[in-house]
Amino acid sequence: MRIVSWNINSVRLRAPLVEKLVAEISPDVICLQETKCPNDSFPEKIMHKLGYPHIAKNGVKGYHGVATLSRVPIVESHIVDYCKKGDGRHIETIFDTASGPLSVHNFYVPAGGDEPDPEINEKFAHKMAFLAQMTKIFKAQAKQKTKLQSVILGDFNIAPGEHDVWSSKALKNTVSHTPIEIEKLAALQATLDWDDVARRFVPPEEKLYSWWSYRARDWAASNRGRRLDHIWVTPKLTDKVKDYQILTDGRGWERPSDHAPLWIDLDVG
DNA sequence: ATGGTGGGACACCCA
Repeated sequence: MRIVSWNINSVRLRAPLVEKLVAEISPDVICLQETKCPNDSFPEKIMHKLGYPHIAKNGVKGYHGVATLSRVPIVESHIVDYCKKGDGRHIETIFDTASGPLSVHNFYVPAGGDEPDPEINEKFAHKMAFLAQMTKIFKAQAKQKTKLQSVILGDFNIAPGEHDVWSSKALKNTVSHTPIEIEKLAALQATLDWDDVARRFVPPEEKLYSWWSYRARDWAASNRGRRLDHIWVTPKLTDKVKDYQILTDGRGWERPSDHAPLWIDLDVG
């Protein structure tokens, strides 16, 4: 099962790029973030035509919004309204596999504004509270962690490692790479011993990015990226992950998102 | 130290 995570930055504007994604890597499940689209105007027919008859979505007008598209049936879907703001930042889909149920949590974590201080910046406070609630919810599943087949993925808006950013020194006080965010992300990761798939396929000392700002003359030449997007799996799935890749080419498509799609191949029968 | 470029909705928010 090939599972993609992609912050598409408007699903209506970039529906043609989903077609390109499908042509290039043919995913079974596509998890989108920043759909910026209410549920009733989601381009369902286009996605059906591309081979994704099963769609679970949590969209609101204008901002954020997530959706999960699938070739195979979605057995259940659940939404948690994190921080009770009515945002579209989470949707869980559950699939039947030969080795049991598989849960895929699709997240769009708040970006957090510019100032990394929750006292003066409401957006940063929201980001901290959102991460705390995620941690609480997954901690509650810790007793079953050896049995769970779960994937958590999406735009976490945090690049934790030294080589997940172009310059750890330059960005140490920049939201997405501050010590407090890195600490909160580590606490979330510890809840179920989530495995950061990327760093088993790409050595930690190698630079790895999933996002490049629009505000560069030439994103590829300057290459000042950050790894804000993640795919983590529970320990039971670790050995079933057969491949991982960031489709960097996607950042260079016509009228691109500022995030590249990334994917895993999961051998779940 | 600053400002650069893109979304969506409707004059400015968000990334």
